[in-house]
Amino acid sequence: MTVSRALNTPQKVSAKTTRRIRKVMEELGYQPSQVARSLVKRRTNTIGIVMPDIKNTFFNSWFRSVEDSARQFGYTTFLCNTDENPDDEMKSVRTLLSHRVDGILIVPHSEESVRYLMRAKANVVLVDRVFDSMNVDSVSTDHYYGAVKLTEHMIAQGHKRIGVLKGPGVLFPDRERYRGFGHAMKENGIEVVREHIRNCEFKESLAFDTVKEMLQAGNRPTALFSFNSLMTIGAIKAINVLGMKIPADISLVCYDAIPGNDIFTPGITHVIQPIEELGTDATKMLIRRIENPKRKATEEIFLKPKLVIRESCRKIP
Amino acid sequence: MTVSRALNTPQKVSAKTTRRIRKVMEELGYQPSQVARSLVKRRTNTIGIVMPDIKNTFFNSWFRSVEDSARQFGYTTFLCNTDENPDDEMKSVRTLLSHRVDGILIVPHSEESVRYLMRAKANVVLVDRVFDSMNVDSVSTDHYYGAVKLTEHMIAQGHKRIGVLKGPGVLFPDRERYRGFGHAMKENGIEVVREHIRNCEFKESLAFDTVKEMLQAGNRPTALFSFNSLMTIGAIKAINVLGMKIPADISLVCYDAIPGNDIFTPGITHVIQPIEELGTDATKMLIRRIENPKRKATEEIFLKPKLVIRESCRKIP
DNA sequence: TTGTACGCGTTATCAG
DNA sequence: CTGATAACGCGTACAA
Repeated sequence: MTVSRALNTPQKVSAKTTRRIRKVMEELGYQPSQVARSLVKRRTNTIGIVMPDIKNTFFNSWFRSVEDSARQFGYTTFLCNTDENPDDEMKSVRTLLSHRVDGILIVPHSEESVRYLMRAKANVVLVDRVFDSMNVDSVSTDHYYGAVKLTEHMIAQGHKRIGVLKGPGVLFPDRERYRGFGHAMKENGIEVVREHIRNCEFKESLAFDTVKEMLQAGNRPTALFSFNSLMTIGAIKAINVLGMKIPADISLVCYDAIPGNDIFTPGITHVIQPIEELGTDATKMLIRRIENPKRKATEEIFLKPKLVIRESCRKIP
Repeated sequence: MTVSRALNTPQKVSAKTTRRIRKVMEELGYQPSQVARSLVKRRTNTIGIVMPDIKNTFFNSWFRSVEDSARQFGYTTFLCNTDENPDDEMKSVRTLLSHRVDGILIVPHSEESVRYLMRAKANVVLVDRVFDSMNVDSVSTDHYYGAVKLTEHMIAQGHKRIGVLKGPGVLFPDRERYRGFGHAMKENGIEVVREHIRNCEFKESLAFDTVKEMLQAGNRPTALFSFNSLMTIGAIKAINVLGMKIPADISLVCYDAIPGNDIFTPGITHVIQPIEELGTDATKMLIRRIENPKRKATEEIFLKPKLVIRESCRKIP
């Protein structure tokens, strides 16, 4: 019909007709079907977001900035939570692809789903995590740098026995942070105590148990470095349970802000990532890719995190 | 083709053919197009979620439970943030409808968008907020009850001068909570001091200013009742700035848990809503409606919130 | 400036 | 059990 033109290229339709059409549209409550339009245009104006958990402060802030900028460009977002579960991640990717999203923003856990996406020639941008030897667009932050900064701060405050609450070492951020920690320690000639390096799987409960045990053992650390906010919460609970005080009895620093960060006392010294940018950059990157699918060259963006010094890491004489 | 049958009704196709088809599917990386399927079936297997802000602890928990159960039923979710902005809300609703979502779960701010949805004969479930005299399915919690409980607790602790941080009184939960507060006060023969009832628009910054001022004035309240977590944070910050202590100098209770609720000291006495249920019930309700569109009767579910007593409201001699 | 025919990738409906 | 044909609601190309 002429209707289609009136909506998409109004300049090619007489003003009178356009008005008439608009009016009837109102009366009928007519809205063009994106699904029919998608079928012929081979574009759905949707993007899929695949991430671990929207309840996590870090990810919900990130998603928010993605949604905002996506909407600006006329895209609506599908959201899928994976809980770091490879199966769920794979399923989400499949579903999204079957819905013919124009592109996918993924905070991946498994290489498999990413490879699948690439084979499917989907438009993809990896976020927060990258895999070596894969040719994909990605946006992440410099975890190595952040960890170095945090470690250097603890060292500058006089800490030598530092406990680390890390993950299993399979994901990029985890590995990079640990590498950063190790580097800073080595640079300062401080030996790392094996028993003070603990894999808590990024889980609150494990961090709780671990910290409780570590702080009751002999030769206990004077400071703790937690790799994410969930483990930080576990650590804080353990410290509370033991009746210890931060930073008088034990110092604590961590990667990312904890929930309620701005009202919690003492203020926790931490590294903060530029979450907004992580969202807008990733979205723009994806949309550029969508609008330019044949481009071969890929881009990797690394944003710098920032050290926020507060009161949770005391100076040791 | 036979392909369609092989996927949808395998029993009507010979096992051999099905196997052959599956094999070729693998090789080609073929996935049926949901958009083409949607066009003919008039079902997209998607639902739209419209809510204020995914960064809000309450809403992201809620959304998570929605997404989980929706996925169980084979639905993928579109997520739209409105920031309580009627225009954005309207736009989101329009977009969602143009994408032909099978139904919409909305935490509405404006009646207009809801009316629009009803005129469009969309499948809708209202969440957290209801409008009088509208015939729609809805799930919310008993805000009146929660506020009564909280107020009664303060009164039982001996408080008479109670400051209230409320919203402008346009939304259902806001009005109900205030009504509950008023009821409990009246029942106990306590007079409400006008200057202690403040509209902070549910905003942290306004609550901060308000509390700072209120606590410096004469005849100041001995306890504060905040209507949501954002205002609670503002209140806590103000209390900190004034160098006061909770609950020694001022008692504080609030609706909903604050972020970091489980590590914040002192523990804040609050009312908690059954968020998971709010999500699963709403989703089930919507899906039932989708699968049974001609049903006329609507249902309104009201879930009971729970009072969680902690240490933030002290006993007055 | 407006109308017509065709195709997008499925499913539904008949035939075979 | 399998194949052919017509929709679904829109955009595109071309004709009027």
